[in-house]
Amino acid sequence: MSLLKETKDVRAGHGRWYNDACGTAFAMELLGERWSLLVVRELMLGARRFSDLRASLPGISAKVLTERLEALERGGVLVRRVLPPPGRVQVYELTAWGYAAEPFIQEAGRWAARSRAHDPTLPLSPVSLMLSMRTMVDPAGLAGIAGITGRIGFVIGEESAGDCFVATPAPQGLPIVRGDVAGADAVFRAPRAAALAAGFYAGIAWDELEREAGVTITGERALALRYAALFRLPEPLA
Amino acid sequence: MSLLKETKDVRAGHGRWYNDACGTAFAMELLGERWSLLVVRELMLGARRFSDLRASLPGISAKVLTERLEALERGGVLVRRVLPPPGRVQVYELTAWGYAAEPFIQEAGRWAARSRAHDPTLPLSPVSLMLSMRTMVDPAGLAGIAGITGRIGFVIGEESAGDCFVATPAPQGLPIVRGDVAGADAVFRAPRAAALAAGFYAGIAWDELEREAGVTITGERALALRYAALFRLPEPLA
DNA sequence: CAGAATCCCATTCGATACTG
DNA sequence: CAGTATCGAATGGGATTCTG
Repeated sequence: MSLLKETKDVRAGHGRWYNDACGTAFAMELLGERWSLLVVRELMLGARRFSDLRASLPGISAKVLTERLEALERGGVLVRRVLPPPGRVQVYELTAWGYAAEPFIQEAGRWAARSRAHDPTLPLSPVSLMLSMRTMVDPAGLAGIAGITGRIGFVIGEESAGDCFVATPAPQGLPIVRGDVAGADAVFRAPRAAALAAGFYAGIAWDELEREAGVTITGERALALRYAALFRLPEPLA
Repeated sequence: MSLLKETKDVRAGHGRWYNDACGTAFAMELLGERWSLLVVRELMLGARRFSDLRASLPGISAKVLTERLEALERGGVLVRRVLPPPGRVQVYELTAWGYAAEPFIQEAGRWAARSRAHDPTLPLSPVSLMLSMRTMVDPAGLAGIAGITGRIGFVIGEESAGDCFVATPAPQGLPIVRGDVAGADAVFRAPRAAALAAGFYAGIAWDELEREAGVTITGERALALRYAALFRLPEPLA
């Protein structure tokens, strides 16, 4: 009985639930509500504050964000945490199970990228761009870089604003973490994520982006360009 | 301009859209609406009729099913088709791109299965059960059966009602198709899919299910039991 | 800044009844 | 069988206000 109650509480996020043992149904109960999966996506590269999330999800209202965070916390996908002093600010952070949703998010992106209706020119959040690299990196290309490891930095928007990441391509995978780009061997900078997406995925020449979209590439330029060539969009499917 | 209009039409399924180039957002626009992904799931093993879908999705109303089918058709996920005579009935069938959503559905299930809140005792549609096999089959186990191929049949509910499938395990994968079980080497039969799920995933002994849940196993029993041992639920994650 | 609380309208849901 | 039509109830989400 207590188990049943527990289950009902977890699923009470949006009142209605499918009565279905299928995992797909359960996942959609937790993540299928409007905005929910995008909130999880924004947390996928580390804890964020309420206002960070709001800024990364243009169009979401404070009320809806509050509701989604509550439902995801009840569902065990994320936890609220107060950063140790100094700081003391409250952040939201995925649980281990929440982080395990990355393959699900990746398959969503991989599937959508094969549609002709998908419009890649829309705005893009910094986290979206970084996650898309993990999804779209060519494994064969990664395997081929054995021995030429380098740390690639990314700064999107104002450097002080905090959207800085470091990617460390390796044959085994492509770890990406938030962090200082000071130690990186090459750094991409852009005012908006979409400018970098144009170079990685739309095939726009990097020197054109540097002239017209505010992109800058510093450090080992050859390494940066080799990195940028690792990504490939899948073929569209009728 | 015509391309822009096209895009807007496709996305008009439920009026609101994220303004986000991220594929995850686009996928959720098309599949994230309540019931949508479950409709796609039910079509994943072949075309179905309106009333089949309604019967497989307890709780969905005719209105909502109609709306979802319209939106999915506009989105290019499925098409309506009229079967050639005799028959002449109308069915819904996934497009090639719709079928490509299977990995997405699988990752949803794989993720949900790692939650402690997931309740596997709820009812299950026949298609859900068959798809779960493709998701949960142990690749190492499949590789180990090289040379012992056999065709495994499944009949769920009344044989005449049509929920019959044949699985052909092979080292390369586990194809599952709707079809006559007459040529199968072993056949599982059960009044409801959940009875078989109890054997595959909850570890309930098959002879107990045969005595108490209406399950029958015909043909090569040893083959059937070897097949049933190929499946493993992932570890729950905190 | 990080939400909680209210208000309020548009949308959506599900049930039922109806139809070619 | 394959939907359409209608309707009341529930929900959703934007805007605004308030608080510590």
